[in-house]
Amino acid sequence: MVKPPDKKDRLVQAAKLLFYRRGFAGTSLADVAEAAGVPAGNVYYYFKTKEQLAEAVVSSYHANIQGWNQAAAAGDTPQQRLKLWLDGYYQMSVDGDDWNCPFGRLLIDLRQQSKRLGELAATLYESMMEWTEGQFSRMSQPPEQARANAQTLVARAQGLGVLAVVLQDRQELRAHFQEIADWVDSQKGSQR
Amino acid sequence: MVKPPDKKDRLVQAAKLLFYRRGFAGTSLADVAEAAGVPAGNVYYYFKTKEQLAEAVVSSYHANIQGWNQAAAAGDTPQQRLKLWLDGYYQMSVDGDDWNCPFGRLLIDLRQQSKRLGELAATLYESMMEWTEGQFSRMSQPPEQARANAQTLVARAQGLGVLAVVLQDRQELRAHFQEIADWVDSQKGSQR
DNA sequence: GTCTATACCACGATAGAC
DNA sequence: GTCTATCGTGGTATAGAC
Repeated sequence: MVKPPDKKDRLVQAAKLLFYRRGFAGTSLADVAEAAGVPAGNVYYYFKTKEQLAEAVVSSYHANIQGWNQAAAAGDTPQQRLKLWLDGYYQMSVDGDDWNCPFGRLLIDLRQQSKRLGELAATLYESMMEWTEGQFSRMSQPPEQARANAQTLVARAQGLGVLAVVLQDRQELRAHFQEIADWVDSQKGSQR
Repeated sequence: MVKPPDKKDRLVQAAKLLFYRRGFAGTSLADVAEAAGVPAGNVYYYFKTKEQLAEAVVSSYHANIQGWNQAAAAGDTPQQRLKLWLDGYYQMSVDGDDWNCPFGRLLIDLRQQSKRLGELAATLYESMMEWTEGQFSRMSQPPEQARANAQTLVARAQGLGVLAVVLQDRQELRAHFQEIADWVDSQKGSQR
């Protein structure tokens, strides 16, 4: 535990990419092992089941979201921070050459696998909404309004993530994210 | 062809439900056959491959969308029609007891299966956007604006479809759809 | 046209040598 | 700790009897 052999981490990163591309059911452990440069049967030394590997992938995404929130926290006002957050979401949506929808895919895939795993994937959305809700609260919005706006923001960003797959056009997508940014700017509230 | 034995149709409907619930990769043809009340090996008489079954499922969804558009066409104004369309989307999002995201899941699943199948699934979104764009055009919006608004509308509805899975709360979801309806009402344009 | 039996392969998971 | 060999299951798809 003091010094992870980093093979475990390589497996998680490989699984993350393959689950993203081919889905949970569509990814074999042999594929994951090969992509990670680890012998096939060896996966089971680090993860007792495929589900445990999926849990590690969700944890890894949680770390991404946390780092992403921290980066957006650099903004001077809640509006600025939310727009930085949106930039991060846009970047993720157009990242790589294969367009896809990481959180949505994981949520829908893992939900079907087991109740427990599905709820775990849902916490990714909850984590995003918690942080964005905090920003709306800092605009002196009452709790219910801040919560509703956080849901709206995350849902709109998520919707664009799927639209990105259909359009596969960075320019059009950028304009749609700008539309959300304008909505954020239109939100009333005192500074910081 | 004159009189389909309806077994083929039963297979399509069963596949539609199972692909929705368990995804394409997570659904076996044996499961589909059983759900349709058809002997396992018999699937191949009607569909040469699993991919061809998926094509039939997409076609079936196209028929749904078309019927859905026609129902929404009963509205007197473009705004009314778009709000009826949104009602249809809401109904689909809360239909059944298992929350899920039919179009998104199908798109992401089939995209990974083959380029051809992925493009076919994308036509479902194009079909929705074509009809909604027509409504915005009838509000005397210029083509680019109508197109952008149609994309916004479909993306926001899609985002709520995913939010529905996370929240699993009809009331909150209804409020979010109302928010989009208000946006539709705020759209400028002459009547019909 | 309909159904049974089965070929063939890939998957998740395990046992045990090193 | 690491890797190989393999088990058992369940998948797609086919052959061929009725």
